[in-house]
Amino acid sequence: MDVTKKERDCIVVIHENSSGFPLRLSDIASLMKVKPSTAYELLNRLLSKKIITKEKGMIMPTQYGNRVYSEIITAHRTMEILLTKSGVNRDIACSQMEKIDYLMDELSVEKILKQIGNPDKCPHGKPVKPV
Amino acid sequence: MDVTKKERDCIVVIHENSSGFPLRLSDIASLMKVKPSTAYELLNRLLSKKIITKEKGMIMPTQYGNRVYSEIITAHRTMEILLTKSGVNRDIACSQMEKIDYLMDELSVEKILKQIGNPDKCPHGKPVKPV
DNA sequence: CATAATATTAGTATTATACTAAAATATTTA
DNA sequence: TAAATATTTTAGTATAATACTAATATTATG
Repeated sequence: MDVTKKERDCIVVIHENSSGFPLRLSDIASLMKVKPSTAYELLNRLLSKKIITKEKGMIMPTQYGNRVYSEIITAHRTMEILLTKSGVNRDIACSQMEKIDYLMDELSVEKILKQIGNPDKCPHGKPVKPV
Repeated sequence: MDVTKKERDCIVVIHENSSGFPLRLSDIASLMKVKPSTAYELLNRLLSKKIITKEKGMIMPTQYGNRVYSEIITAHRTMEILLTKSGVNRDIACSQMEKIDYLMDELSVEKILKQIGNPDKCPHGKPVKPV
């Protein structure tokens, strides 16, 4: 897994907005607040990294993409728990983690998670291990 | 404080190698394993951000540069402690933190530091709060 | 001063990001 | 289905960060 910040944001946006029907480029462009041509480029990078697939304009994460998403989110939420346990406000912890979650090693995250007792939920009540 | 990864590395290299006499561009270039022209560019960015000064070829951190360095290192070592406490190997924790220390909020770091009992030393025995 | 070492400038390249504008495709609706 | 509308793709441009080579300028040192 090796993604840039924008790729990370895009992966998260795709996952957090595909409840029901899949997204298309134009949806992603507006969710990410960029022009379609910018979204096109970004999605192309995700396509070539095999994180998403595109079929008839419908964008969906691949299995690998789901793993990448899960890894990012687990890092995000694990560290959020850690920060809030230290007294950091949960929303500050969240915005803080958005900047770094995608850069963390899976193994270190797993160890921290274990050390803090394998909680299932982040401070916002979302699952540390999403599907 | 807003630095890139290479700027961060350069700041750290400068601080960790200025015992005694100050460094010059060529020293930094070889320490960072880049060509002088690349180092020149990088140092120019640090100059314009007022993180370093250059006098007669001698490169030295400004007071602000020292603060930036300190902030990075405190984040680095605080998180190293946190990770090793969770069972992460200290060298893995170190290389992990090199990727993200410069992106962390000072405030969150301070809170974590307090929560873990304000230790003075990182797992390698170096001060959490450098000069 | 001449040579050697250093630093600077100029020019090129790549990657990530993002835009405008035009062209090509698809979709919807009258 | 044809026309209108929406969406996607392509092309071209731009910027910032990174990094290179090669040439030039500057500074030290013998």
